[in-house]
Amino acid sequence: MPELPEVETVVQGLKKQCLSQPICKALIHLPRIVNGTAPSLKKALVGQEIVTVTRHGKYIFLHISNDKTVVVHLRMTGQLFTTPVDRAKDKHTHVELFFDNSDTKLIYRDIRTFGRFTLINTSDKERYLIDHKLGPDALTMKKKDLIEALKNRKVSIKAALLNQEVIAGIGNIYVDEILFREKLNPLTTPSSLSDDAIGSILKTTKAVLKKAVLNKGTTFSDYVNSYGEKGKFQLSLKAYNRAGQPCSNCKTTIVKVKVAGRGTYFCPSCQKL
DNA sequence: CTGTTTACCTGGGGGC
DNA sequence: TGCCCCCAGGTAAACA
Repeated sequence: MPELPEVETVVQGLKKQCLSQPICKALIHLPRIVNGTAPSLKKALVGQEIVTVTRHGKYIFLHISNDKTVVVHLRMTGQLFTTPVDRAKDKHTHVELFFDNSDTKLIYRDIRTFGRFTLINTSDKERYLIDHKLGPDALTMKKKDLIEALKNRKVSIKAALLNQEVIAGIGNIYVDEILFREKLNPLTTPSSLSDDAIGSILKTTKAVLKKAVLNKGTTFSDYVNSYGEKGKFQLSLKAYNRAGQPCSNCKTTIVKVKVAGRGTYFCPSCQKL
């Protein structure tokens, strides 16, 4: 589900909803979504509060008031949102956080249960980024760093942009949107691109991701923000999930193929190899 | 070392 | 209605 714009939308919402509220109870209904042990995570949370929430790529960092940080990754179908405290949980709700004096609780829902919670020491955050091979965040990456990261890559441009070590935050929806707007075939070899072409890719990447953030992300089935609301950027997609529909530039039919093991949508006329 | 495939899960949709 | 197969916003482990 969630790529950078969806994760950023969740983070912005959580900062408005959940900061500086003492956590009085934590329920972890599905312990296997926790890296480490559920009891140690629960112990770290209860009696503390969320001091701030940050993001790098698709990773969410809940900084807790005891110098601990809970790293949350939503993977495909994870949802982090608030709901009334008295609303009964359904079978896909795996974590519930209750706050003092609040009529809402923060819950984690995940149909496919790929998402993970990890407890780290806040001082180990940089180490965590390195260990998980996360490159610069897509919204702040510098042109020269993308040029360097793409140098000597033998994979397709699509695979390279999906590689979180190259650039963090792009996923399967937005990579297709970026390549469509750049008129680049997904199979293009990165080494064939000029420095200016790479600069253009980065500029388009930031523009697409920022516009998606303003639209509160893209919802196809499961994604909701921290208020439980769907995104709207699916209305602005030009390539992803548009197989059989006319290209917005040339009216050629958008096709779907498989690149880098992922469903890939592109215009065979505008995005020639 | 780099690149590719598979495994992890549940559910929705299409074909029959 | 039901069964079977394929597909899905991601990543890490296993494999070549």
